[in-house]
Amino acid sequence: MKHIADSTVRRLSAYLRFLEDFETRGLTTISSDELAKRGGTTSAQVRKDLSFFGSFGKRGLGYSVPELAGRLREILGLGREWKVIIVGAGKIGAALARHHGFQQRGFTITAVYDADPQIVGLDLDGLAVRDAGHLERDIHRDHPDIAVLAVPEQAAQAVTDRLVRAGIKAVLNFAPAQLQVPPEVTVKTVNMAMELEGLSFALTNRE
Amino acid sequence: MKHIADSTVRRLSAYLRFLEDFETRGLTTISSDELAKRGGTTSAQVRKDLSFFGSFGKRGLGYSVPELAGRLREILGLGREWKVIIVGAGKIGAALARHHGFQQRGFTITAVYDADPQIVGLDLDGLAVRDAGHLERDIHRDHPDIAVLAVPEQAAQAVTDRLVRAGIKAVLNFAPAQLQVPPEVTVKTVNMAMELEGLSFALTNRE
DNA sequence: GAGCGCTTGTGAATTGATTCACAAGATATA
DNA sequence: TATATCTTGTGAATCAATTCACAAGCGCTC
Ligand SMILES: NC(=O)c1ccc[n+]([C@@H]2O[C@H](COP(=O)([O-])OP(=O)(O)OC[C@H]3O[C@@H](n4cnc5c(N)ncnc54)[C@H](O)[C@@H]3O)[C@@H](O)[C@H]2O)c1
Ligand SMILES: NC(=O)c1ccc[n+]([C@@H]2O[C@H](COP(=O)([O-])OP(=O)(O)OC[C@H]3O[C@@H](n4cnc5c(N)ncnc54)[C@H](O)[C@@H]3O)[C@@H](O)[C@H]2O)c1
Repeated sequence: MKHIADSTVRRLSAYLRFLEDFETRGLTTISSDELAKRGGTTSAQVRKDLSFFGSFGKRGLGYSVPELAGRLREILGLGREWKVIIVGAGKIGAALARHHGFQQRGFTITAVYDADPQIVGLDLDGLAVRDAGHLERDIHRDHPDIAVLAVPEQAAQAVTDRLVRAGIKAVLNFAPAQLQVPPEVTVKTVNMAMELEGLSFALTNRE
Repeated sequence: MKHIADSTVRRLSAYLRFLEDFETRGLTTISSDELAKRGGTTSAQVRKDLSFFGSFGKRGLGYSVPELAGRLREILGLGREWKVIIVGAGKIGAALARHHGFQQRGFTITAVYDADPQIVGLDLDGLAVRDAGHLERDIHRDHPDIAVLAVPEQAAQAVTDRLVRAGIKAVLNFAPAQLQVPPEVTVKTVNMAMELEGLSFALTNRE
C-alpha cells in the first residue's frame, strides 16, 4: 500500500468522531462539504483522504453515514479489541487508568504497572497496580498490543527498551523524551511541555 | 515576519531541551549535526529551522550551547513567566495541577477551576480548586495568559466560549473536540484517543 | 428519458516542507 | 601569511501535501 501521511490518519480519526455524532442524531447521509466544515478542512481534502482507501460515496448524494463510519473503523483497525497496558501509575498514569473513554473505541486497559512498592497493589477503579518487575513475564503471557508509558523522563528509555525486547510493537509515550526504537516499533509521543511552548510562541510572535 | 510552520516550532522546542541537557553536562559548543542526531532529524533541517530567526553559529565551530539556548528561549517566548489556569479539576486536570514540571519552563499554574461543588475547595498540592462561576471575574482581575481545558467533551465548547469572551488568547485543550474560536485565539488540542487510533492504524496496516 | 441540480473522484496545478550541495567564514597549524 | 580542516548559512532542487477544477454519476422532476 502507498504510504499514508500521519496528518491523513489524524483526519480520518476526526471524521469518524463526527460521523458517530451524526449517527446518534439520526442523519443517514452526509456530504464531504459538511464533514469538512465540521473538521475545519476542505471538501477536496476529505475526498482526497478517503480516495486513498477506495470510493465510498455516491455522486450527487454524499456518503452513507453508517457505511462510511464502518469503513473508517475498518481502515483504522478499530474492528477489534486492542489490549493496552500502562507503565507508571503516578499522576498521569492513574488518570489514564481510570479514564473509561478509551474502552468505547475498543482499547481495553488490561494492566497497570509501577516500580514503587508503595504503589504496587493499589486499586485503580478495579485494576490492581502490578509490580513492574513482572512486565516481561506478563507480556509473554498476555500479549498486549500497546503500551502507554507514564514514567519519569529518566526511566523512559530504559522501560521502552524492556517493552520492545518483550515484543511490544506500539508505544504511546507521555514522557518528554525522544525515544529510540527499532523501525518495526511505532511510537507516538504526547509532549505537553512542547504544546505549551507552541502557545508561548504564538502569543509572543503574533503579528 | 514570515510564517513559521508548526513543525518548525516543535523542533525548536526539542532543540532547547537537548541544549539544556548538554549545558548541564558542561559542553560549551555543539554542531548542527550533533543536535540533529539527538532529535532524529538532519543537520540541514536544524540549520534551516534556525535560519528563519537569524544566524547564531560560527562556521567551522558550531553553536555556543548557552547562547543558542538563550536565543531559542527568546524565540519561543520563554523569557518571561506565563500564567496558566486549569479548568476542570477531574482526573486529568488534577494530574496536571499537581505536575510540577511546567514551572521550570516558566509556566506557573495560578488557579484551578471546577463546576462541581463537591470538588470546589479541594486542595491540590497547595492550590485550592475555585468555583468555575468565578472564571470571568478572576480572568478580568488576574489576566492569565493560557487556559488548560480539562472538562468533559460536552462542556468544552461552552467553557471555551466563556474563556474567549473573558479575553483568553491561548487554550490547551484535552477534550476530544474540535473547538471553534476566533482567529486571534490559538488552540492546541491533545487528543489521546486520536493517538491511540494512529497506533491502531500503524499496527493494522504494517506492510 | 431528457434535463437539471448536486456531489463525488481524481488528474493537474499549486503551495509548502525538506534535502541537497556548495561557497564562504572561522580556527588551527606551521 | 598560506594552507588544511571544519561547519555554517542558504539558494536551488526535490519531495510531499493541499487545493483546484471539472468530467462523470446519481436522483429527482416533468
Ligand atoms: N502529571 C502530568 O500532568 C504530566 C504532564 C506532562 C508530562 N508528564 C510526564 O509523564 C510522566 C509521568 O508523570 P507523572 O506526573 O505521572 O509522574 P509521577 O511521579 O506521579 O509518576 C511516575 C510513576 O512512574 C513510576 N516509575 C518510575 N520508574 C518506573 C519504572 N522503571 N517502571 C515502572 N514505573 C516506574 C513511579 O513509581 C511513579 O509512580 C513524566 O515523564 C512526566 O514528565 C506528566
Ligand atoms: N482522564 C484521562 O486520562 C483522559 C484521557 C484522554 C482525554 N481526556 C479528556 O479530558 C477531559 C477530562 O477528563 P477527566 O478524565 O479528567 O474527566 P473527569 O470527569 O474526571 O473531570 C472533568 C471535570 O470537569 C468538571 N466540569 C464539568 N463541567 C465543567 C464546567 N462547565 N466548568 C468547569 N468544570 C467543569 C467536572 O466537575 C469534573 O471534575 C475529558 O474531555 C476527557 O475526554 C481524559
